[in-house]
Amino acid sequence: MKKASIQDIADRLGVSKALVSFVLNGKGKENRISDQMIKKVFEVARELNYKPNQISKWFRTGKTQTIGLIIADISNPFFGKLGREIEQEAYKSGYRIIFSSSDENPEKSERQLEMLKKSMVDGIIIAPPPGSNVQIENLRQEKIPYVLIDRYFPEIESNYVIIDNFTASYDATKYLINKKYRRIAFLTVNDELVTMNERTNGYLKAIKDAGDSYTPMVEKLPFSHKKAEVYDAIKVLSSAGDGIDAILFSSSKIGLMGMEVIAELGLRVPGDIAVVSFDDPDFFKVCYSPVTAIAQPLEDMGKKAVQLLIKEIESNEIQPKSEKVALKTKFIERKSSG
Amino acid sequence: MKKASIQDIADRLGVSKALVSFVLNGKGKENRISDQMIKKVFEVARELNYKPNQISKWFRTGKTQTIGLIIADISNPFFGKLGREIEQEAYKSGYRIIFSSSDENPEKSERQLEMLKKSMVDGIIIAPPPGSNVQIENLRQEKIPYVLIDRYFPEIESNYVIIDNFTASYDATKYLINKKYRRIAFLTVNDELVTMNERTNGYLKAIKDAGDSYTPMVEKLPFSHKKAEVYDAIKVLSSAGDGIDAILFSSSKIGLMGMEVIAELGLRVPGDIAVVSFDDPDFFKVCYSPVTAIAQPLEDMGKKAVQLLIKEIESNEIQPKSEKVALKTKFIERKSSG
DNA sequence: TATTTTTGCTAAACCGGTTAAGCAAGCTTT
DNA sequence: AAAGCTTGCTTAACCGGTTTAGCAAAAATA
Repeated sequence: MKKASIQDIADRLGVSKALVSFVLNGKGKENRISDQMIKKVFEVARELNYKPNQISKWFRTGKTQTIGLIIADISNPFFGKLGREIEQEAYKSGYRIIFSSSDENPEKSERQLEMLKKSMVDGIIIAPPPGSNVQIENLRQEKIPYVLIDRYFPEIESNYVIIDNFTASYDATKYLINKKYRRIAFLTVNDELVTMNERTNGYLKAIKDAGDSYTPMVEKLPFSHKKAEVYDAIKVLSSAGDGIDAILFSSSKIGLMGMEVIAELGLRVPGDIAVVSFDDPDFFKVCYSPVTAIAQPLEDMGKKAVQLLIKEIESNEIQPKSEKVALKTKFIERKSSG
Repeated sequence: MKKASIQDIADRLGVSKALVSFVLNGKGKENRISDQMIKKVFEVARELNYKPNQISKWFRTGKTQTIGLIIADISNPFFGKLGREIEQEAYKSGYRIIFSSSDENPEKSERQLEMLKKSMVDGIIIAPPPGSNVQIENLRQEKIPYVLIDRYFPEIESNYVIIDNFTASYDATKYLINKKYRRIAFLTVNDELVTMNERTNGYLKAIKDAGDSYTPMVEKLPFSHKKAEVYDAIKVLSSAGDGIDAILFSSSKIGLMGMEVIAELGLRVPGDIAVVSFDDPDFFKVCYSPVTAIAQPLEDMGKKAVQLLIKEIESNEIQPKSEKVALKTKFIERKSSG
């Protein structure tokens, strides 16, 4: 027994399928269908267990009520939480989420964007990996609704939702300075994303503002995210000159590896090295030394991104708006910087 | 300028759209289209920047090359990693993933199943929450291809991919016994899922096999996953009778909360309490006492689930098969059970 | 030369809805 | 009594592809 279509209902009642369509879309009244007929249509629809075929609806309207999401890696707690918020907010407005992980690789994100375009998503939320500028510029020119999240490209007019990275980084460094740490290092990844640059700049500014007795010490890791690289970086920092007494990690992924490495080196936290890290995954609380964190407002970020996107999808304006949202972070002091 | 359709190409060349469709689907030869014409069609297609409208293709074929995924929570590292593997494996076969999080709530999963059915996904991978038996039975009767993951219902013939929970739990308990721990507690959630029952049974059997000097101590938490409940449970266990010297946690979520609570109670691990936990999230390695873990083969689970599902989607058999896959876990010894 | 086969292409149905336009019958107005 | 309005419905185009059946002309065969 196949699925019932509108035609089946129409045949059963000896009416046209237009009538059935009107009734089932609640437009019976405005199309002057009689009350008895409306009742009968609903009866037969239930009887035949009628379920509308969404695809044909999409086909007609060109809309799929689906949003594509590209993030670095859904199994990374930062993106997992963000994805969760995005899913929830989208669901409220009747949108579904197709997700894919780019691993910060522009070739992957390009393939995934192609895939999403073919999938006829109504819009895209993307944390653009370094080197994906052209892809985003294309999105803009193709007038596909999109919102950037966590990063943006200053040269491309876009909707985006980020945090105020400069201030967050500046304040965290300032905090360590006030705590009387003197040799404060900053461990980050070597990429051309504004997000990370801003964090570096915030750190550098705070060190500079603190006076001549402070030396900026920045280590940029390759983007590969290997633990061995973190190991080497920390080794280099610890042994050079007067060594270090505090580290600011620019992401939870680096922070996690950093905490592992520090433990392996037999150093105590905060005794030998104080630690502050961007992001606040659950495990920072149960780390051997609970990690002081710069927590991002993931709920707000996710919600805002979805709201911006849906606004753009559902607006009929020719010129896409570009709203820029920068949210505040929350500083959570724990033992690691004690 | 709108998007070019097959008709536009046909018009430009003064041929029928059937011809264009044949050529673009690589069926030119078998439909005896001349070589020059094939060449011309491709030329014009490029010229007009033709992109096929997927929706109409779906509409015709009734397939969307999309898989629906329902797990408890994508921001939980266990499901995040699993989701990642599923995404990757599906992508290889040209399938997309729509995901949603049920929070172990059967009402939510029911709504999400409805949503996915309406979304015309070709099949569904689901970690069914407790109480969702009827929903799964419906899936079966509606002949929608699906694969259960992480749990299953013995009474419903289904494809599923799980781990050998009984053995994993038995072996872990045995390990603690061999390590000379005497008062070994098992902390789990109160639900009717086989997965958790098997873990309990494995624990109980090991305790029983160990002889009369061992007492089974099982605490079942409500499913709400509140930290306060974990706190109470551990308090109760520690203060009753001779107290406890080891805990086996039945999931990483409980394990994480357990480690927090133990720290808050000022107990040392493994000095006061040894700990072993199911699952192996990244942070177990950097916990204040790195946690001995029962790691699940998430990569194999994800891959297998996708393979089973796609096999079922793409087979034309009337009677769906039900393949049952139980994978082995990997025991990773760390300091917490030293 | 008459018939069959091959070649190269077209026509049109089809998937399942949505929606603008229109029509006949009955009722109201002038 | 003619004209207009209302009611309750139908017709058919449309979205953009896929696919079956078939046709005319050219080539091959009897």
